[in-house]
Amino acid sequence: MKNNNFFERVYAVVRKIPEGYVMSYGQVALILDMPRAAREVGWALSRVEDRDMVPWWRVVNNKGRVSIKGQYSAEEQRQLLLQEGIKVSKDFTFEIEKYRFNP
DNA sequence: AACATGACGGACA
DNA sequence: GTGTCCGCCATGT
Repeated sequence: MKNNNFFERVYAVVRKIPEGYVMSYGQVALILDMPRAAREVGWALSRVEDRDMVPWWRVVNNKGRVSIKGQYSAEEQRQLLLQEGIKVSKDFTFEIEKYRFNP
């Protein structure tokens, strides 16, 4: 299956995350049969063009923390998660095990 | 081809 | 819980 880009596969998985839940980059990578490619998932999400088509904000690191670098985007993600009922602290951390989506 | 980068994860102190 | 290190792997230069 090499027709689809790595991006497309990542987006396909991310789009399945229901509102109010999150997945770690590692989880997404695992579903793509690339258990060690978590970093690439983050890389792919950072290049999402249709930001309204892919719920990129529902993907966080495995520690339960918003790991976007840019302060602006990080705060944006925090707000989006808050809107879905996920209580993200001001330091961008939250109880991931309480919201983790397990397919 | 080689080297650097990155929205990471896991192991360890 | 926090910080540092090292391993992964697609891309970009």
